[in-house]
Amino acid sequence: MLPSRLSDVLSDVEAVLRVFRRPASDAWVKAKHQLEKSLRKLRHRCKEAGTAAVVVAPDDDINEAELKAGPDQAVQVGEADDSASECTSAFPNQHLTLFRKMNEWNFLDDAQKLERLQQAEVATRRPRRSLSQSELVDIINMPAACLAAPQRKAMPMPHDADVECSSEATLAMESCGPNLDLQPRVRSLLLHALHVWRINLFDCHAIEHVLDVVQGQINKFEERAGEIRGAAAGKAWLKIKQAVDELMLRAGAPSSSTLPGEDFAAEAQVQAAQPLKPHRVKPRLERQSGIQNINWSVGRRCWACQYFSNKKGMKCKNTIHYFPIAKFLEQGLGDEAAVDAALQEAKAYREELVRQGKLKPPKPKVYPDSMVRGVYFSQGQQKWKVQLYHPVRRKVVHGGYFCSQEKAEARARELASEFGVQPDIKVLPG
DNA sequence: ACAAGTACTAGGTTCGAGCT
DNA sequence: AGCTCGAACCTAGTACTTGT
Repeated sequence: MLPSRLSDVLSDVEAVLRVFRRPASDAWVKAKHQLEKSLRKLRHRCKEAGTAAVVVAPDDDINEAELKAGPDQAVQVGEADDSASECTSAFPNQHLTLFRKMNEWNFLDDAQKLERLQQAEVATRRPRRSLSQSELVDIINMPAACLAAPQRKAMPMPHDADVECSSEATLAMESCGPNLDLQPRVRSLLLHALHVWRINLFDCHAIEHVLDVVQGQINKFEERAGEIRGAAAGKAWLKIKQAVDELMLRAGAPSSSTLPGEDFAAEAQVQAAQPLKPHRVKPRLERQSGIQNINWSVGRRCWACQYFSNKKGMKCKNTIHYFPIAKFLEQGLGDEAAVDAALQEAKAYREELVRQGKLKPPKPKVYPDSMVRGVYFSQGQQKWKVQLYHPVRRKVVHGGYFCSQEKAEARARELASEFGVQPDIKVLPG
């Protein structure tokens, strides 16, 4: 879709292959052959895409569009192509579809872009069970196609400096254009759609092309500028990275299982044979308040403060109060700002409950705590204890005692990896 | 009709107690 | 010391009710 840039890249690759003389090992030879194969496929795909594309733009327009959509996307799609095509024969045209979406997006005006985004947002808010895999693939392709690559955080600019948007500009791409709110919404939409994908347990191979592209953007940023959390909108990018990594892990998992581990396949078979409900690996939410009793409600797009009145002799009563972000969005706040504002409301409500004695204040920690799931400090033993819930066996597995917190955390991560769950961080009581 | 609120449930997480 | 168990708590999903 980007002929001038693509031809540059292709000739670079060819030049590298030509000067490739003495392979150091079999691995090098293999890598070379794979690269040549990728190149052939890429050329072929470009021809195919060129004839299939609905919109053909003059070079100038393409260059401008390329700048808007993120300069590296087309290349990354190409890079992703080969690896994906090996294992995703069931989804042969996914890259082509993404190309088309990118192309379409680049020639929309702001109003049309906004309209498309809104349509996709509405679609992802439907009850998740009513969304089919193919519908969600279509939705995910959209933000993936228009997602601008991560940029470095804005730095204070000298007053007399000419403010200009360049590829290495210190300003985030989205803040240059007139549509200030577009990229945050794109990121939010992508994140939400990936979350729905994950909880619906859809086949990750169907979106592997998108995962490749997004991961490529993140990796490129991290190689160039350090951790993604340091990028503009770093929080959002970090969440996207975590979501992509998890889905990639699933896509790479053997057979149809989502959980790696040496004995998992056998256990999964046993599980499948049992009349159990399909197991849901409880994922970390796309947002976390960090405060007990306050959690994010994905479907409702709001914070929920939920508490239990558990008096003796009385039936346990669960009360939930919601703090939707919708009203803050109506006030003109951006997505993230609206989420923060709603969270402040929820916090205030929780404090009121504490005053009324309905909720206890957050427990102060009197002993050391680890941020890694499954790592606890055993007061009795005065050691770090590792125990993690096994999602297949459905019971807690003991991982041993350790004198050092680091060793315990390493063991917890190892166990988590064996179980196929993310060794992600605990929620800090606020 | 739709959104927001309530009630309830299943099951995951944490952590202390107690057994071997 | 290592391990298992179980209580308490928490999270997330869903069905139903109520309000606009």
